[in-house]
Amino acid sequence: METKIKQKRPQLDRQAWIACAFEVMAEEGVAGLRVEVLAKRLKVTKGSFYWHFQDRRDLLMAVLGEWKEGRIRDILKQTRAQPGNELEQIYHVIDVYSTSRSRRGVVIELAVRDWARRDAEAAAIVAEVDDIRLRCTRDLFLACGLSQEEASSHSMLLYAYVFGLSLMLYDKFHPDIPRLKRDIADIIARNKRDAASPA
Amino acid sequence: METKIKQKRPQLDRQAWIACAFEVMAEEGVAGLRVEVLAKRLKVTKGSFYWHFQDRRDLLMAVLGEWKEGRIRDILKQTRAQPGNELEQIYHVIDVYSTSRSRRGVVIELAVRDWARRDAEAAAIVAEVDDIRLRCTRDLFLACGLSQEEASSHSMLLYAYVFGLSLMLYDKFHPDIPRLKRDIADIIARNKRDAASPA
DNA sequence: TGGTTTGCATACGGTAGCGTATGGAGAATA
DNA sequence: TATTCTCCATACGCTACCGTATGCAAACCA
Repeated sequence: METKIKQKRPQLDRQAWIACAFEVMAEEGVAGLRVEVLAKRLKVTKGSFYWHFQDRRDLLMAVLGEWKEGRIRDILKQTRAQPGNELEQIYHVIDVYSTSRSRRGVVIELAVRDWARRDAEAAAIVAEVDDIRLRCTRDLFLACGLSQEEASSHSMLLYAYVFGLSLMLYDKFHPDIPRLKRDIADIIARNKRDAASPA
Repeated sequence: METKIKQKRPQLDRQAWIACAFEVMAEEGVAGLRVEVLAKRLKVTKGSFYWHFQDRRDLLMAVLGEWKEGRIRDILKQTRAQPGNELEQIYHVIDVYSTSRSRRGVVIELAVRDWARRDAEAAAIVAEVDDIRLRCTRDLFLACGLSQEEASSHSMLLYAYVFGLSLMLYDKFHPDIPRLKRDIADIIARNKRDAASPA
């Protein structure tokens, strides 16, 4: 019988390290993603790290791959609309990606894009994700009756807006931010209509 | 008579270090802003650096101050319009800040904002700059006849768009990017009008 | 012309981080 | 029970930084 408490910590796998890496990246960016920092968080030494990963870059690439898959899954989910509900879905997408909701996801997004600015492989992944996202919402706009050109520009505007918003510090600018965001969503989403719903 | 070429390099001052810091920041971000890296670029040792600056943070704060002043000067310049020319000026602002033109400025902007995400002083400066910028273009929209609320939302959309654009990698998405950008500028700038100029 | 100041060089101690080498305990296997 | 395999600890060398302490030459000053 073992009265001695054997804190048998579950052994780590790559997945645990990757999950921890996302945490650190959200807080410190890719630059803060250090092997020994992760090890300390996971309460092991880097001996463990170099067992599961070839080197630091190996981890980074794994993080990148995971990010890509998650983002693609997410955009497909967020833009899947019942026929006829496309406009509603557009508003939903704008709302979901408009920062405040999942601060964590936004911060990781920014970290990855910052990374992509100086790393070719990261840039390739981001380009791929952007392309898919842009097509997804473009298709929604198309279903709403916009032309190819209109749908493309509205789609691009949508994404540039939500990402740009996450870069800005606008607290002082306007007393009623939710209202502001609704108005902007109307500008992006509406198809040449006048402001329809005053309610 | 001195036949010997005395490469009497001009002595450095804070300004030279700050200028170099902007260069490095554009390439590597704030994280890459290391004292000894700057020294190597300026072909001196860090002995010089610590003569002109208290420490690394002293330089960072100087960079921040310079950035703020430059950005404020720039936005005031770009949004100064002849009465009646406000709409034209709005298109001008969108065009100027739409990335491709001054890649360098955009990259520095992103670096500063990335920095602001983890540094309170940087965040305060960015918030200040954002506030001024938002007011500047809001005033242009107001002069175009929009209501307070409309002008605010259009102004916010304008900035979020241009910053967001600089985060995206959209090369594959559309065959005619200039056209795309023009269309988006129309969406942001136009005051409820139909697409006016088909030419 | 000697003294002072300016602007930088050199040298040092210290930390953080990468990657390697090797050892070792515990589980799995035979 | 002996062996092997897994997973991690420990210890090491190396580089890149930060900041400090002095040294030192040229410019300035008296």
